[in-house]
Amino acid sequence: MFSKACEYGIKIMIYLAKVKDENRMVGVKEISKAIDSPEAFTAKILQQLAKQNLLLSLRGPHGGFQINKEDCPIMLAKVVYAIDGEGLTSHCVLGFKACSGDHPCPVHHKFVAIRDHLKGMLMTTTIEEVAQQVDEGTYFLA
Amino acid sequence: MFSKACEYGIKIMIYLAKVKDENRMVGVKEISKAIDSPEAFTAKILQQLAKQNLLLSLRGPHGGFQINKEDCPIMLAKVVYAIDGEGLTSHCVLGFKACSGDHPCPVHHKFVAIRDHLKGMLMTTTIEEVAQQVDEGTYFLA
DNA sequence: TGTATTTAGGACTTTATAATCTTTATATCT
DNA sequence: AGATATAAAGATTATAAAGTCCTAAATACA
Repeated sequence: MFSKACEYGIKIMIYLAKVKDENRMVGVKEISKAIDSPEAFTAKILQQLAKQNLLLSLRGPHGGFQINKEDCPIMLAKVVYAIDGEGLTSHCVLGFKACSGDHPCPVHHKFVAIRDHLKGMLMTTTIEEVAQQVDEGTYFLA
Repeated sequence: MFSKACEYGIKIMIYLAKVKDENRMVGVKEISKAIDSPEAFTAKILQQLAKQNLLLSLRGPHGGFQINKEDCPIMLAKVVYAIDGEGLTSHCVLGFKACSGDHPCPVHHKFVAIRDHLKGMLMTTTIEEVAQQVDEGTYFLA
């Protein structure tokens, strides 16, 4: 469903939301340990998220990343789109460029409902909400 | 959502269901033209579908492929699983092997409903039903 | 029985994704 | 200013997916 990069991206955001109140910059090492991901690859994804303003970054000692609070609450959709693009919720599942409600591929109408369901969930679920549940201990992140 | 191979696989099955009543073996060339797919790659996917008994195949002159009628009706799920496996409807979206209802990842419960929705649709939609609509002209296949 | 036709299967190539490594820029602290 | 810590950026490598090509096997038909 999601690319590996996107899976890590979601975990990154959840972890950073979880420690948001500590008001500090969080380093790549800490993040990749917390979510059990390859460090260098994680750094790349962090760059992407920072470039798209989902995260703030700072170099040098005590540098690192943190959630961009001006953007909060951050919807799950924003994270997914930042890394995988909007293809999953907008492109034809059979890959037709010309597929639409007016000019549908054979499975178009079968998938519209599912896509809308998915899209709706991604656009109404916040990273903060999910992170809070991790904090409460009922959900795990690694 | 689906691999390219799976996209072609679904199209293949729909096309073969569409011409099922003609009771003939259909060649790779005809199929790849009908669904606008690369011929050699299409041949590979046809092999896979035949090996899994969704299709019958015959070599030599007048050879080709046809829907295995003993297996009808064929659910969409069967085609998807034959090519992409059951990962999409069974694996954790964040890639956790240990994720389950009892031991959930942070987005587990958010995705269960969508996965069940998708799974339900795949398991109740038949290739024949979809193919018939193409026959009626309201849906396109290439 | 020989030849043409067509799928089967394996080797190969290309492209995209996943992941790493190296160098550079920037910030902090002494 | 100098040393150190850290992210940014680009180059590189590894692995998987997508796609091609070639040879072998099977079938039909003359």
